[in-house]
Amino acid sequence: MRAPCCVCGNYWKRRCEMSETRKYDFKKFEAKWREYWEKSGLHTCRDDDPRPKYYCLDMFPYPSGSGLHVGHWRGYVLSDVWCRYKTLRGYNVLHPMGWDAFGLPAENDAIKKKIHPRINTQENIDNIRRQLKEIGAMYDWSREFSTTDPEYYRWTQWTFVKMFKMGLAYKLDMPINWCPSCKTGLANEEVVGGVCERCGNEVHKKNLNQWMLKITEYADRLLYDLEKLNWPEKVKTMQSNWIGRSEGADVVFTAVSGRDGARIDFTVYTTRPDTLFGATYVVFSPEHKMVPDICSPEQEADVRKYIEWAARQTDIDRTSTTREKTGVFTGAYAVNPVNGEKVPIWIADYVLMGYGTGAIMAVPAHDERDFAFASKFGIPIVEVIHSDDAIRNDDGTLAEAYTGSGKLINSGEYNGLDWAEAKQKITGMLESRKLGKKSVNYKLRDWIYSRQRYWGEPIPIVHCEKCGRVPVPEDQLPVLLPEVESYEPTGTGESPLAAISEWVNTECPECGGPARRETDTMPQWAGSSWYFLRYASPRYCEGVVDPDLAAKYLPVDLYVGGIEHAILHLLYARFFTKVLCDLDVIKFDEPFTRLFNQGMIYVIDEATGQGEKMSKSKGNVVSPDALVNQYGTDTVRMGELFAGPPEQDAAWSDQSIEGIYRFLKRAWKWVLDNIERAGAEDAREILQERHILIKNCTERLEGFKFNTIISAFMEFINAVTEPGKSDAAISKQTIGEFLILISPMAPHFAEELWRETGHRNSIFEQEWPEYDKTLTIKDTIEVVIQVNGKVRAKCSVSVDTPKDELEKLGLEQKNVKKHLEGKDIKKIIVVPGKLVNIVAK
RNA sequence: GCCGGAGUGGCGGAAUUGGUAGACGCCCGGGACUUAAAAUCCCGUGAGGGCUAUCCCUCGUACCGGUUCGAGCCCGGUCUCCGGCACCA
Repeated sequence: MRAPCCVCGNYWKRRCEMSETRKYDFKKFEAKWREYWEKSGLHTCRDDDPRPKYYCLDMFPYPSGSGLHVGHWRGYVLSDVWCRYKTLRGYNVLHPMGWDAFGLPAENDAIKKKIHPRINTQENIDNIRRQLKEIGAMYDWSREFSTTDPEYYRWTQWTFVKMFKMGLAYKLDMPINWCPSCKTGLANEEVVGGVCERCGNEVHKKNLNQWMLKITEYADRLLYDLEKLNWPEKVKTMQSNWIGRSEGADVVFTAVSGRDGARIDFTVYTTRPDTLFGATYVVFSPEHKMVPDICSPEQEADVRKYIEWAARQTDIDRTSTTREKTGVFTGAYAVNPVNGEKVPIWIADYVLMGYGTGAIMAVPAHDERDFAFASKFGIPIVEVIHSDDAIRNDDGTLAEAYTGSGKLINSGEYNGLDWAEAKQKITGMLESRKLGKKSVNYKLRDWIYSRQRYWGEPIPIVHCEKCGRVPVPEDQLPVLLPEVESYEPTGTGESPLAAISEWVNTECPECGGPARRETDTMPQWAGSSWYFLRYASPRYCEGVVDPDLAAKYLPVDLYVGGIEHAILHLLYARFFTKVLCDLDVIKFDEPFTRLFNQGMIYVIDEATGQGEKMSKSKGNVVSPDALVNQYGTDTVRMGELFAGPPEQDAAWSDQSIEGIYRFLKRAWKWVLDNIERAGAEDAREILQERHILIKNCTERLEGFKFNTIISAFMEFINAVTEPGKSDAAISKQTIGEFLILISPMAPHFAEELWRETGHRNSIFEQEWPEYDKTLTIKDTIEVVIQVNGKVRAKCSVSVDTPKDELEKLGLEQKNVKKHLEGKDIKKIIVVPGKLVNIVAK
């Protein structure tokens, strides 16, 4: 049987130059080196290491049942390349991994499989850990933990107790977002377009007694501290919009009750105090507490009907901007404080109870929503800001609301003022007359922290009839999540924990009397809001984090993860960090100095040609397992990097992987072909290629241009194997440095060849090579000769050819002369080392 | 509607930030090796054109215009796609 050599492709009868043992057989060494790195402690970050630290963190996964696909690999490969590079640059790199294992996804998966969440979660963790190890990433597994570990959630609970004591955690009856499918309340951030972020079902309002965290108290700090972060602008903008700070004024109006004529003051919030004279009606939110008190007997039935109807609306209906406005008149009037005018009070669901004061002054001339409402219900529209830019009907009335700048009209003593000035003046006047004041509002709401589910951290509070809400003493934490028979959600608004009477009934820590435990659990985001701190001292028993080690490792230097956490997780983590900073647990108030969002990997649907997200239900998931088996980890790693700019989405391509695999085989052969003959010196052109490679590789790594790094290596191998250069003298240093440079991307490949070429210790204990800039410049370069900006000739010249010589050379070119015929030379522009442009007319 | 981002060959994408557009890879075509295929290696590959075809010309970075000796890159306008927010007063 004749068979071709796998490496060189020649038949054995032709005396293959490479033996069977020298082919690129990744299966022989990839697993071996992974085991070696782990066992020799190469990935373990030691606290006594004197090198400067570098903390690189991946957003830790929640252990889903479906495991990792090639899309998940992307971020992990990227961060690992960076960590290995930083290691070679002389840093003590902290690169930990753990599990975000509490919460809805883990629990829903467990319920579906009918396996207890604790057991199911553990199985999923084991599977994902195995998959993660296949990536060959240098995780320090000695620091691994799960948010479900009692020793971990002890401190999640401790933080809650501290927040309770600071007044940041409070309980409130309020209508909240309720997911009927997940059978739990949700935070505002978890409702996307009116549906549950997790399961996609429509969310309803439900009145529940909820634990809340006062994140709004930190709104300004969360907003202004964004400035100091090296984060993608997009994420900063998203957070800033979510916080939604606006400046305006609170204005006190007086309501005249339609029932008994009683005068009751109320406050509206407006960002446009300059339009106060244009307020032609007032709107209360249907949930506003004053509505029953002011409603006239004639309108009472209509009002009640409307309130009931509004309560039944889902968030989707209610927040739809395209829906026609609805509302009813209350029969009451309000007195405008600036001109004493009486305007009708309506209720309408376009005014939200949760923002501002739940009541507005409506200025239809200068607000689109008010304009639509007033037009529908025939309410007068009074223009108070004049501008020629306003869009008008033929009769001069406004055709739509005018929201731009202008001068005041119909505004008494303020007529003629510019709107910006009027804002100041009118606010000042209101303040001096105690009818209003400057005011700031946020779209950000307090964080609904209660979940009516089993699989979460129990909220460490005890309800005592005598003492009220009492936090569990810090030395009695953690409050362990009890074992239960039935962990399915009840749907009643109470968590399954409420059914366990021996757990619920306890003693009051203060008076010792009978008391009941809080049965709500914390949301999924609780554990992930501070886990990055824990990695600095994962086994620390005295607190959240050992202060010395916190000072050593924190904050996180680079945080890598998907854009999907732009608001939720990143905002919560920043909030927790600021609270813990205020508690003096840590000395910094921003957790992640630099953030990198890797793009998604999608697949092209063969039928439609469209890119689609990988998902189990579509059956289009590309599993790395088969690819690793066929091509090896290093090929898949480089394939992930080569797919495109790391911050952009990219289509997965098996064919592209083939190209990488070919490259690694060529590079493998090049190293083995040359190592025997390699000496102490390089030929000039080889030395040049080496320095160009170091320069390109270093610059592109620093710039996170991972896709073009792979190109740099391909160009290098193409150059050194081209006919003229393949026999040129080459040094052992060039081969060694090539391996060091490629090691962050292809660690197994590099380590194997490093040892194969006679080195004793690991390649990851080496130093990153430096380049000499002068050696990256080639001796002869091609200079372009242009006539009027068009390329007419190319000349190969020495790199230091002076200007005038280049000019002369350019004019001598045959093709240049042809194009200059009959023309006068006006100007000649010479860019040394680049081009000559002859301007002629 | 508002706020971002992006439009470059058959495809993924390069381009030192104003200086040779299409690096590198994929696909495809041709060749070498082979009885043959696979693998491997070599050559070609933006479109169109030219009678002195290893040479040369025209067009070409979504579209229209501008600045400049020179524009994928800067400026003004238009279109398309993608993401986020969306009755927040």
